[in-house]
Amino acid sequence: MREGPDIARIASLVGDPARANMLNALMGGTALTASELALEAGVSLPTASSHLSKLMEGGLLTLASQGRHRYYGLAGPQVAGMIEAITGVAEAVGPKRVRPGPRDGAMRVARVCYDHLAGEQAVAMLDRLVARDILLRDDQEIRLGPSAASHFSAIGIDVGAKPRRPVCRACLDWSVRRSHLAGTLGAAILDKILAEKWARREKDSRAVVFSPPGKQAFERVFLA
Amino acid sequence: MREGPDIARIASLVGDPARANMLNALMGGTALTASELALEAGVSLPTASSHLSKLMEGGLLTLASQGRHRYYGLAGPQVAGMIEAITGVAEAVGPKRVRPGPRDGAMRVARVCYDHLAGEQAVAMLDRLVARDILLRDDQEIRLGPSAASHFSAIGIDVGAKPRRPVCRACLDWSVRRSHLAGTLGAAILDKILAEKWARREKDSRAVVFSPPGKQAFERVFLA
DNA sequence: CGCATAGTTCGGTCTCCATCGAAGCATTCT
DNA sequence: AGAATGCTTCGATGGAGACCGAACTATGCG
Repeated sequence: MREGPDIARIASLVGDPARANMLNALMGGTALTASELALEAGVSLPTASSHLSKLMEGGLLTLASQGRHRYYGLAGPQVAGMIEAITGVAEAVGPKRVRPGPRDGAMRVARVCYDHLAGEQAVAMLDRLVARDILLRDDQEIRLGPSAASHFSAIGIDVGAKPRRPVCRACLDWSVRRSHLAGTLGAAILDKILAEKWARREKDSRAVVFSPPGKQAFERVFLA
Repeated sequence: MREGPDIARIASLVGDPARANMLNALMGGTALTASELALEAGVSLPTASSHLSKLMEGGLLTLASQGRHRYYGLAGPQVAGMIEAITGVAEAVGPKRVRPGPRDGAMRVARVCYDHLAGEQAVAMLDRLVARDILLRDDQEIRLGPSAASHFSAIGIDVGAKPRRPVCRACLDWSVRRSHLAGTLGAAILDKILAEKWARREKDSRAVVFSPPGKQAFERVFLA
């Protein structure tokens, strides 16, 4: 019988299938309304609402009210990281699907992780940016290198304005088991990729699929 | 309604207080018997046994039978990492204890994480070993540097024999939010620390407390 | 062989909580 | 103001599972 942080409380919040589906959906990064989440989880609206208030009370979600809409989102990167960790274990011990579906492979290559890009592409990108000294890495902490400002502004990303939230952060990838780039810069890069239509988001999935020319453009800019 | 790895199943295993206590106890690294775990969790033996078989079925534990004793242990570093991640969130969102107890501080300084050392001391150690090029770090992957063999054999740790399991691994520390050293080398160093009596394990806790001379010795060897 | 210890299985009880329909509140549109 | 939409609260129901005592199995000891 020990005290310490109440891990059972947090885990049991994730431990209900309906709530797990909601959290999974929110891993897509965009905040969703209660009705969307109800649909996602396959439960009625009242049930979803009850789950959402529990998740709120547990501190796993944030709420942004806009008019008559109420948008729920993940509370932060730490929560996203925890879900990735659980996903990793579930993946490892779970029933090995004999033939991984095509979407499964797409998820490994590139997917949305909270608000930034994850998967093989994202890991390769961070490696390359560090190798070129555009970013300076010190364990979990990532700082901007001297050439970062000019490099990113050339492609329309402003790293000058320093928001409170760290610009860069390392985030552990559950499929590759190596870090990729999170933080506002990671988010900005994902925005860029989608805005330029280099890639599109798979419907109802976290997968991100690059078009052939989009992939070339991405590699030219980030993997050169 | 999505498919994917069944994260609710895994999370709900951790989500029961009795099972969470058991897992927490096993984070100490040593395998324990069913009766010890029952005591730890504060439940009767039959109840504990039922929980243990669920955890086994879920793939979170391994079992080693020795005579009439059956030792349960964590299934691997990935499971340990997941529990650390959940602990981190619970710590962050949980009710902030007004005055953190003394043991709480000790846990931050040094504690056992599965089979190796974690906490400020451990993070500092890895930083220093990398700075001295004794270990070479590449994201989550850590390799031995040229001087590693001689450095470690001088203090009685053999890094020559290459077991299947990686010698070194980075492991994210929930209190410091930076990596520390895991893998067989991390485990060997913890063994060394305890064998030399530089530190002792706090009873019924993961905390590791250094004696004043022990701390000096540790710093001389690893933080020089 | 009997006895003791370690552990699992069984059967039954009880509590918790996920679920939904119906009703209530709030915001926006007309 | 009135209607419509988005969401929460209430109340009732049902099912899952955590729990324990007792019986059962297995290993070790004298």
